[in-house]
Amino acid sequence: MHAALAVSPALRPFPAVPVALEMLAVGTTRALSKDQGLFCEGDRATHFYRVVKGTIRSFKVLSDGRRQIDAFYMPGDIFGVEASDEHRFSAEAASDAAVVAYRRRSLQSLAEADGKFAQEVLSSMMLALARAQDHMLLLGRKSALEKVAAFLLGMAERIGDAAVELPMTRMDIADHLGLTIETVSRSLTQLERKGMIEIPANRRSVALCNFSALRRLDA
Amino acid sequence: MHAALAVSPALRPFPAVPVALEMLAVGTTRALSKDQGLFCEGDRATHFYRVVKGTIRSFKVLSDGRRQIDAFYMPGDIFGVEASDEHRFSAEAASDAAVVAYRRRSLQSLAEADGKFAQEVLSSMMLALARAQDHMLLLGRKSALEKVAAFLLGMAERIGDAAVELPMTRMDIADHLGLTIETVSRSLTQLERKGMIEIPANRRSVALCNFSALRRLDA
DNA sequence: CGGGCCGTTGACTCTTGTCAATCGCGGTGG
DNA sequence: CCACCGCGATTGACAAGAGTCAACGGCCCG
Repeated sequence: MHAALAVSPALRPFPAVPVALEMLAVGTTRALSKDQGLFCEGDRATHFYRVVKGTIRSFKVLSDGRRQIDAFYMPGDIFGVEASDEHRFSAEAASDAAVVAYRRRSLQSLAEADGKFAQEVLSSMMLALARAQDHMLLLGRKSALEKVAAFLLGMAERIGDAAVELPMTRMDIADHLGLTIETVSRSLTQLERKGMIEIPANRRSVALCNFSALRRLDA
Repeated sequence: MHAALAVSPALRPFPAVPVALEMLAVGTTRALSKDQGLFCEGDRATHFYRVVKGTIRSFKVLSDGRRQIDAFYMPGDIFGVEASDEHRFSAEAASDAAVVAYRRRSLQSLAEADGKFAQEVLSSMMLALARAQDHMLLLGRKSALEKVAAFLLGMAERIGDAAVELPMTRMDIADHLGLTIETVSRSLTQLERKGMIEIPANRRSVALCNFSALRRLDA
């Protein structure tokens, strides 16, 4: 599904930093072009990652090809931390992207290493869990329109702007929300007709016009 | 929604244990009758918990009452660990149950405390995340029949027996799988007609007869 | 023995999925 | 610079899976 990871020897720009911290905080940067795979479900988890640029999608697929995108990771987000030595989902670039790869630590050593970075890794796990719980509510109990409204609000919040550049395709959005591309498209059209959003001609960005109405839909 | 937590002074049976470990490992036991609440979404997270007996459901509700049960916790499981000082979901006893309550530690102190118990808490978070990711695939991409089959297989695996005593109602199952009670019931009937399961007269237990057929459905 | 609650079943509705056609942006090559 | 082309997105018509509403069944408990 993707080329084997060829990690070049890490540069060590801070030789004075204590070893434990250095091992954690220094990683190698890797550029990814759109749709390029980073790792697959079942791969040995030799590294975990932080997004530097672009968007990463993490997902699982059923034997017949149905796909569920767990999350989109954006600059600053940490992902790919595993308890076992195998990745439990696949990760690909949803757009041109760049990540920093950190050598995997055992949970044991992560817990023992103090320092800001270890804290950050733990926090990122808690954040992933919190988002997963919110997303289960969305997947299990919200209508198509509510799902799309919630997705747009979430993206706007993460980007910090009412004008959202969507870094992923309709197919990605559909597989994240548990819908089909047709239903995503129809829901967007419906929101636009109601005046809650505006979609420019290129169809790649969305401007949120009426936050309170969207929030009301988000239930 | 539930009475305030009245935690009695903890018994200290191991006065020789170092303080850091003792603080983590000693808790107070609390009995819960069926449907009794333990904490609500938004409550201050003063404690986290380990199930001793019975089953706990953790869930979120939308403003109009739609409910999504994230997970069922069973004996040995740890739940209610939060990054912030607020619980992000509610927890109630799905059956008569008992839990041990541990005083909340900050992520910081959890990371710094070494020892088996801190490891266990971290592992439980990773397990919750892994289960949440699997469950998102189920909620987003599986049919009703596949959902019920997966649920039964999961319960059988956790219990370690093909004869599963279901500690929760059809309503709980429905709210866990993103279905209605009617659809859960119809799916169970369908599985029974196909000879994959047997349901005794009391309707509270399920015997799995054909694991490979159920696994095939699980996709 | 009676009643309530949980679960099951049936008839019908409706949201969402499926299949198919068309649109139109954006890149390519003349 | 302009025409062509490919792919992602949109739209429409129809099908199907799951939800809704309602009635009934049968444990279980008083």
